[in-house]
Amino acid sequence: MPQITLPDGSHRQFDQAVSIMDIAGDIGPGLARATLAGKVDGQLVDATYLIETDADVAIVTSRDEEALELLRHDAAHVMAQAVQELYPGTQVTIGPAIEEGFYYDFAREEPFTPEDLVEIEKRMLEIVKRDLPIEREVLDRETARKIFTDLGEHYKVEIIDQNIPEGDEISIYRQGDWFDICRGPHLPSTGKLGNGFKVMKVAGAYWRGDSRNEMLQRIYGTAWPDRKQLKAYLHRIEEAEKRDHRKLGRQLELFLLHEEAPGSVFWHPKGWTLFNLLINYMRKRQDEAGYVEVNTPDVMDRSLWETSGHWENYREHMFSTQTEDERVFALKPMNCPGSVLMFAQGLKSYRDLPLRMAELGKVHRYEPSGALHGLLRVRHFTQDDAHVYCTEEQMEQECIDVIALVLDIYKDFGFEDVVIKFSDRPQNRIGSDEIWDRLEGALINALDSMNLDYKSFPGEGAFYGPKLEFVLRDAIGRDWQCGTLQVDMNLPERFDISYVAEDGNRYRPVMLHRALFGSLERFFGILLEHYEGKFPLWLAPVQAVVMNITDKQAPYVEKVEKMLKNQGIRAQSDLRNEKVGFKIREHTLQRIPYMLVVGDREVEEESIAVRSLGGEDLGSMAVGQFVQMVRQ
RNA sequence: GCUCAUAUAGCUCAGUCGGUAGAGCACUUCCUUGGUAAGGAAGAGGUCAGGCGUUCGAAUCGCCUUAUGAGCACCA
Repeated sequence: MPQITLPDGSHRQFDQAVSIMDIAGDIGPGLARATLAGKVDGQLVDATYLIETDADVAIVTSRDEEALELLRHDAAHVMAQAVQELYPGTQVTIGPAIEEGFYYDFAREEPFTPEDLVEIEKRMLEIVKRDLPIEREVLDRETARKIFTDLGEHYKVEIIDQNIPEGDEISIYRQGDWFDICRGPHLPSTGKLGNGFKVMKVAGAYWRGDSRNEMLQRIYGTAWPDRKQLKAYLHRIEEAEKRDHRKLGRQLELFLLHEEAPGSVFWHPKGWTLFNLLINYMRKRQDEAGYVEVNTPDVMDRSLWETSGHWENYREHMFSTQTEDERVFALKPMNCPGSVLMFAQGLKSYRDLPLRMAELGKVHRYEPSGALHGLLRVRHFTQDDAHVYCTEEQMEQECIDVIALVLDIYKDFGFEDVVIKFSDRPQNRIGSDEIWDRLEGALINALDSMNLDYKSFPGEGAFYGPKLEFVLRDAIGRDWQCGTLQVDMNLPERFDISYVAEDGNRYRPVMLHRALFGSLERFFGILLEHYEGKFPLWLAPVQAVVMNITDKQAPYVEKVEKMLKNQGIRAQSDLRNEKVGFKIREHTLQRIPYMLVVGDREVEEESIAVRSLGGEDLGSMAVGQFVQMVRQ
């Protein structure tokens, strides 16, 4: 005789086992119609789920967060059914709900074409219209194996054999003639999916996410509770694409990407101005934080990379070069070995520690061609790198300082919530487990003492040490690692560096690798999308454009431009034979923060008429007054 | 690197059935001297990514290479 407790604390007594749907019906027929699933003691279940003992129950309707995930999972099933109806012989594999949608991976010889996707979507709508009840069935392992073997669904058989632990029940969900192995839960019927979905694109994906396996065809879709929300989502994507840094980079004449140098950046004057502003900013912050700056060679002998372990562990990503005399050099993929050589020169005392050595080094990595992506993934990039040499006792505090610094710096650019990832020892690594224990502990302790949340990524650390990564998100929701902090006792050992302690003995220092922007190229790209090209005044490559109305004012405009430049303002003049409206439009599209218009009146009054990028008329003012305003 | 797609003027893009290349913007020149998001006219601009093939004939069809895009794998 189950007693049901609802979320508002009220109780309902039933004299026999009841389903979620029964309970909803008991509360009201409207609710019953809206019921999609339920939650029993916090566990998401089907609407038909039978409750036999006392439980806390919540009815899930389309208003609940959880419903969206069910909806998307259903959409994946409906899509798989559509595909198998349209293209017999296609095998199904897995099809989960994901952020903003769903996908399903199929095994089929022939590739799906864009036209196929249209057909699939049509068939899905038809299946929704059929409003097939979605029913759960439990099978024993042998029956399940036989059914899927007979159907020729070899991937499903593999899932039964390898993914479902012996003893677990195997459930299938049936909608009409079609069914799939699935843990569930699902919506009551295909009709509940509605029409707020869209088949988006097809792409390859490896079976089990392993590049050694065969490639399947993954069809992505998006699904929402209704048509309106679908449209809103599609609109959001369109808007995000307008912010694409590759597009803005061309429009705003910031940089050039060229076929002759894949994965490499040509910086136009405006882009390079901004790039250098970022460097200036970083130099100032580092100087205040007690860093010194050095510079190391780009090309170094192979033996150095053998000592560091890169030759063995990182070779496939390295550009190497052979000279006439057959000596092999490598372009540095990282700055650390060069830094260690500098530390190793001369005797270091404990008094020198912590030694924070920064370097704006350009590193070269042969990235897989398919990974290249605008400024966000390139083969040659500038790191705001630093290596902190310290004692083991100092290590944790240094980590804390770095984390505090990086988060503070991101705030200056408006990045308030930053995801921190923690990656520990990878398979391919150097150094003993005992050392790795201490290094991983230091990072975790630093985070804990700062009360910072982080996500763990087991086995994803660098080959020489565990790392923290600071992740920012781009315009269309892709995450990009920017800053990083790695602790390392291995390179110091490989290069046998030491310092002299108070007791006169030599000890090995710990080394921290850290980058705050990470890659300046990537950070640039993310900023470009983040600000949609409307950089804050202090970063804008051109801060003000002075423009004349007729040729008569040209000499005065040039004078104003000169005055502004003398005051350290990045100003340009536009003396072209165009109407002022045309010039305003053009410089607005170029995201110039201030447009300064000069006509006869301004020449007369020795002033400028100031217009902001937002279209606001700030009135006429003297040049000095404008400079004052800009400086605030 | 893998799968699929794409590559035409500086940019954004048309180009039908295989018959020898087009628009808008930008650019140059001229006219216009106009007060806050596009004034007008004329002109120039192309090895249709590169290569090989099919064909009387290829931007168009096929194959290869390169680059780019989406995703996967890899990674700052």
